[in-house]
Amino acid sequence: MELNERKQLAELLFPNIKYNRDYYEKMYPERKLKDGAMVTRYGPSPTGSVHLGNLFSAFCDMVYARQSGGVFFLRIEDTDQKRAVDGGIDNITGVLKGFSILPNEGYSYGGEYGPYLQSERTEIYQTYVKDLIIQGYAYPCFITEEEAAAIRQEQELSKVKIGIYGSYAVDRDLSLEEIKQRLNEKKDYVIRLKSPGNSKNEIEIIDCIKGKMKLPEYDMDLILLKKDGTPTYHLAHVIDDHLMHTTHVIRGDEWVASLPIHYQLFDILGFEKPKYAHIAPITIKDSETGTIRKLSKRKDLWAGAKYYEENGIPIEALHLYLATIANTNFEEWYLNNQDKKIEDFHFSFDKQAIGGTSFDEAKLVNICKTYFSRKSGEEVFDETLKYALKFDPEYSELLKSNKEDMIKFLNVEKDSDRPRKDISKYSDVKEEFSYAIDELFTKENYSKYDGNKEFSVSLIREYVNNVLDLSVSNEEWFNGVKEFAVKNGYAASPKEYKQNPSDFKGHVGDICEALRVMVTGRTKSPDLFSIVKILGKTKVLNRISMYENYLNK
RNA sequence: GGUCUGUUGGUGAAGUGGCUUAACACACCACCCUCUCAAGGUGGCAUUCACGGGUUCGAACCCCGUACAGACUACCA
Repeated sequence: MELNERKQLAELLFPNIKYNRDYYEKMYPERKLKDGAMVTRYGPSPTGSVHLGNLFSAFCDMVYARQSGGVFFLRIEDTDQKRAVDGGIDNITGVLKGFSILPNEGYSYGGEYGPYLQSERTEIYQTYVKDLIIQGYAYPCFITEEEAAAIRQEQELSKVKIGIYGSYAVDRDLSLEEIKQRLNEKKDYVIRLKSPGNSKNEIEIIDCIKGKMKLPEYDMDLILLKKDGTPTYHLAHVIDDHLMHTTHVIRGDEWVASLPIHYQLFDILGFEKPKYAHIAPITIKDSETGTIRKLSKRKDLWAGAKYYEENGIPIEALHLYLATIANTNFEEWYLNNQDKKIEDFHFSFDKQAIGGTSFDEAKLVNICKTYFSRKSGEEVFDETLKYALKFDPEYSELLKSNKEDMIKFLNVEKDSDRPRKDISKYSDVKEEFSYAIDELFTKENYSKYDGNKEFSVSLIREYVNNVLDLSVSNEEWFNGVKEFAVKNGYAASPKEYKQNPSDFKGHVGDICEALRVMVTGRTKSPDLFSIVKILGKTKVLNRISMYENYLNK
């Protein structure tokens, strides 16, 4: 087809496209950013579901843009209406906000390079495709979906590469007359790329994370525009990331196989290519099959973004975990720089895992525990209250009315250089500090006691009434317990007891254990004297009576 | 089937030709500290880096083959 025929064809196919590509090139000028600033983007499809992998990818986008003084924008890739789910887009923006993964431009954030909804950019894509038709790089193809499926089947049988290319691309060289005729018959058509590639050629690709790769050149007549005039992902990606001046395309590595397509598209359209960074998926070893697979929202509790919110996993702790899997040297850095923040760490692509990153639940839990151990009682209280207001309103009321004491409980053993690590999520607080709030402490708590000893109520009552002094130091307190123990025929230390067990009724630890069980309902607790001090004598005596009732029930 | 990519202890992994008798963290076990637990301390936990061959004075690191695993191979993204 001659140039003037191609021009006719372009007008025939796109009568409503008024502008040419220069119009858009001028509309979206180069960004004015400092050298080395990265422009990244997160491009979810509007299904609305967000899982850990999405969060991870968006987290990487944010972190690289932020540390380079660049831009991280949000673009909704909704070119396929079949994937749209009601409220899906709002859910995505909501989840991102909820997890403090904040774009500084894009859908719902505004910016100069919009619209950031691909469904609103159809004219832009068509403008470029129209130009491609004029240049002879694209053509209308009338092969129906059924016909394509048949071709595919035939190719499978004859073990030949699957797709529309070479002799299978029957509409490639249709004359203008033939096309007009089919158009008059109102036949459906798609716009395909007239691929100039040859799969025998190799192209070298340098991925920021995976390094050098050699892939065969793309030689298929890819669909650019679907029959509804809407672009495929490939076309939309290339045009958008060019116009929006993305410098680094960070995306899941399921896309590496499409890289030759994208390279070819960039070349044909005369665009400068961005750099690519393909991140490995977060995987997990399937407990049933033993194989490694991507996280699945249906099978893995931890996969869905909701899980973290509902269970009260702190956002910052999740960020720490994502940073840990993003850069393999982050964990050690953080351990040695405990006073620093994630923002202080320099992320780099070559410290990013090439293969799959396995999800390590135990590690996440540990990171969370460390996070909590470094927070003050006040901070833990505030955050827990915020969580409870949303997921446990009843508990939130109790927290509010017990604020002062609760903070004291949360602060027990905080001032030491080895703070406790017994909470890994906000929802743990209620259970872990079950003894802290009087309204929640009933004699039922004793049924959770995991030992089988029965303690002497009168002995402990005597101790509390006659010996316990809340004004002394921890050391003096313990000495007092020892004295009381000895006076009542108990050994002053477990060691002493072990040497001659028959000489004693037990040892000082047994007295403590009895008091601990009566006061907290369990055999394990943070520092006992601290707890007793916060409760005060009256409440302690109350609990002793409660225990007595429990025994006599 | 084809094309790419990966494979290091119980787990996440460091490691890119000699400082590796394989880091670090988590988990686990033992002991210590100790009124319980948590925390902390000390030690243990891969004689070996999927397997086979090659290059090299020297290989977990480079090359080839095999096995296994993953991704892609849509008018989905």
